[in-house]
Amino acid sequence: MIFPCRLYRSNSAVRREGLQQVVRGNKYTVTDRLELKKGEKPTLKTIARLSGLAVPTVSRALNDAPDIKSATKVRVREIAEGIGYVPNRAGVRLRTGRTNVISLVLSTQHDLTNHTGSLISSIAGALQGTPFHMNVTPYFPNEDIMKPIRYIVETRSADAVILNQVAPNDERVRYLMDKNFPFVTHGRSLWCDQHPYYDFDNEIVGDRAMRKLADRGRRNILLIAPPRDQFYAKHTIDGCERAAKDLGIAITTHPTITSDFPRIPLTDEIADFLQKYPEIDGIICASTSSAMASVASLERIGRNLGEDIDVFAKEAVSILEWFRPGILTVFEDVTIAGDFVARAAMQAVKNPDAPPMQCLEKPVF
Amino acid sequence: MIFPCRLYRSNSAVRREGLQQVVRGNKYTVTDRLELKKGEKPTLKTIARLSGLAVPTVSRALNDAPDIKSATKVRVREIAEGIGYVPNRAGVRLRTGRTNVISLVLSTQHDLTNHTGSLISSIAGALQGTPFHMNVTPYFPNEDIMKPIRYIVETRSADAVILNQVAPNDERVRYLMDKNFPFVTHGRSLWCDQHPYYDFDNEIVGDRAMRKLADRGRRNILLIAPPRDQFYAKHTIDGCERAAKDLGIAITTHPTITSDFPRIPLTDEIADFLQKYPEIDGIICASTSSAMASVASLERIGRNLGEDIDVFAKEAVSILEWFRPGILTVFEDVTIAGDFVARAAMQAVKNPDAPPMQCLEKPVF
DNA sequence: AGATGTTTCTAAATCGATATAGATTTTTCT
DNA sequence: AGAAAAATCTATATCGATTTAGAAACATCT
Repeated sequence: MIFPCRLYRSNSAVRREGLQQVVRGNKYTVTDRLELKKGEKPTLKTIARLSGLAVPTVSRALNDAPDIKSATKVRVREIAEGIGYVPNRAGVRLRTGRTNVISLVLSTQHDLTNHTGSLISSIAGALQGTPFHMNVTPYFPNEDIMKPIRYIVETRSADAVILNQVAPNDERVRYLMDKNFPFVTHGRSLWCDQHPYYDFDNEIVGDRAMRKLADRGRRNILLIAPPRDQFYAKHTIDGCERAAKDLGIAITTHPTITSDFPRIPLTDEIADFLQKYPEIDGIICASTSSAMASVASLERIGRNLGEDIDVFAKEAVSILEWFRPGILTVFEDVTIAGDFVARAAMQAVKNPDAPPMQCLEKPVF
Repeated sequence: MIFPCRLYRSNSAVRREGLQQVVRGNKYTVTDRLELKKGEKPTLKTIARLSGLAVPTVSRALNDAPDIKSATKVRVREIAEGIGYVPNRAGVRLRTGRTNVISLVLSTQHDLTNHTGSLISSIAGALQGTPFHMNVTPYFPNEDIMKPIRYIVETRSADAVILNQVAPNDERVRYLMDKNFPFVTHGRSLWCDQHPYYDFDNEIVGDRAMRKLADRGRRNILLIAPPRDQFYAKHTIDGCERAAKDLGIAITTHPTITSDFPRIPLTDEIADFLQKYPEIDGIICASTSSAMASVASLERIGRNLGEDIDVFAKEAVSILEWFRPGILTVFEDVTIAGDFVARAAMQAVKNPDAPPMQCLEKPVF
């Protein structure tokens, strides 16, 4: 049946007869309604055809809009369920600007242990069953730290970002707050009271490390601290120094190397330091690899772990107890962090006015 | 100026006068052309306005279509460059179905060392400067291995997937080949001659491990093999057994444990095995953690590494040399794998008819 | 019955890109 | 010069969703 333009019948009228109307040029063709769909993926249009409703009605029904009869909502949802409808992400994104993507912006430090992997897995786990996907945007040591952030914000390629290795006065944090773009940090910034974050309380780590060493009679401690540009370096150092004052023992932060250095310089420098200052009887390490290097260097110069010197380390993967018996450790569970930052990111997207989710995790000894 | 429908002037005519025409209802409004853009993000429309060309012309110019004058292409590209145009991914995706996303489907094995992190970084590195983004879709031990794959294919949420931990008769590979969906495997399948893959030649690893141990006078070797469902387990075992026959020495694959087991059962079982079969004088380990467990177990039962027994291991992160001196190792550089699979995935997307990129990497001793 | 108000739905426009078909312009040929 | 062919560009429809404004259906009141 072909009707010229004038004979156009309202869609609702046509549909009531169980038919379907198609516009082609200025002609309206009324065809039989297809009760079943072919082997192609269902869209709102499919549901509209099957239900006899208009596409926007279907959309609003699925989004639980207040102006749709609840009987209609039920019917639409049943059809959607029945044919396995999944919203097209490109369509939603184009129209609304929402990407349903959370982007994890990571430095590509070639770390020894798999805590990056754990972080990624746990974030993905938290995102399971939600409409959110996870995108990983690594940045490389030689490139501008702002580049990936600016890219994401300017192209709106994610709804929120998750950052790690946060500096106190972090340029990325400033930028994101300024742009009012949702984000979560793994680690605190100077303005962390105003944004979502998860952090492990490294001040307590430092404090308790000192006390453990003091309990074992150690009086002159060397700290292999995290890189100074990251805020948790300050937290760790503060914790150690406060405890040192409290306990009346000595603490020295190694002046040149940090816990993220590669194996060779770490081992060499620590060995040198121990030989120059033989009174050192305890080492606190902010990472697994610096702990291994510490042990290697004291073995090199003939000191005895657990006897004339102790090593304390924070680790995110339990490996040091395999390495040598007697290393003192505290475990930082990165999967908790991943789960938290993922949920905080979703919260920041869905509910931007709610107070930001924040967690300062107490280490368990 | 407002013109009724009849007085509509062709866009080219209007533009030639340096004006711009807007359709509103059935009225056409001709306004002054904006020479400069405001503070919002540029689209093809912006370039069209600034250049006086039609939107499709701009699109085709940027895509280097053959029917656009090269002078026009230059002009359009200059404007695009000048205003910092970046194509809207949702627009492209909706229209073309191309997502410019490559999805890495990973198992969330809680691995000790950071080779997953290295893989992710190196893939990201290879994707830098291309239009492709990387998406990570982990799957969990308790869930259907096909679920993420089916999701990606059915919703077309990526242009290609990268798989690891490939089984000989891998269901995912079968499905993807059947659907003709671009993919790359890290590891071989039974049909790997027909699809892109990267694999480390574990047959050679097994062979050379045996020879190294034989060189050191070892005659009874225990193999802690990878999990049997993965193809590289067979390659490793084959390599060892072939060399064993060749060299006239004995090889036993541990019957119950595999190289991915957790620390405790690994250590216990290996210690038991060594006590039951004291003639064992060499162990080949397919992973870092099984090598550590092997060392721990022989220390527990009083055997001496490097003296009455040797341990050979494959590792993706150099850590065993820190662990104990004397462990024999071969290094598998995961970053090469990541770079290769990323390029192979892009190739599979952009040039589906070209022969698949394949690499069987020879280990370096 | 007619006016008024509510509830529920629909039409049309839109987001940004591209494919298709068709319209100009320019070049070539007779 | 005029016709035919080639080169270059434009108009329109489209992908799948949502927003807006307005229409239809139904209920309530006088």
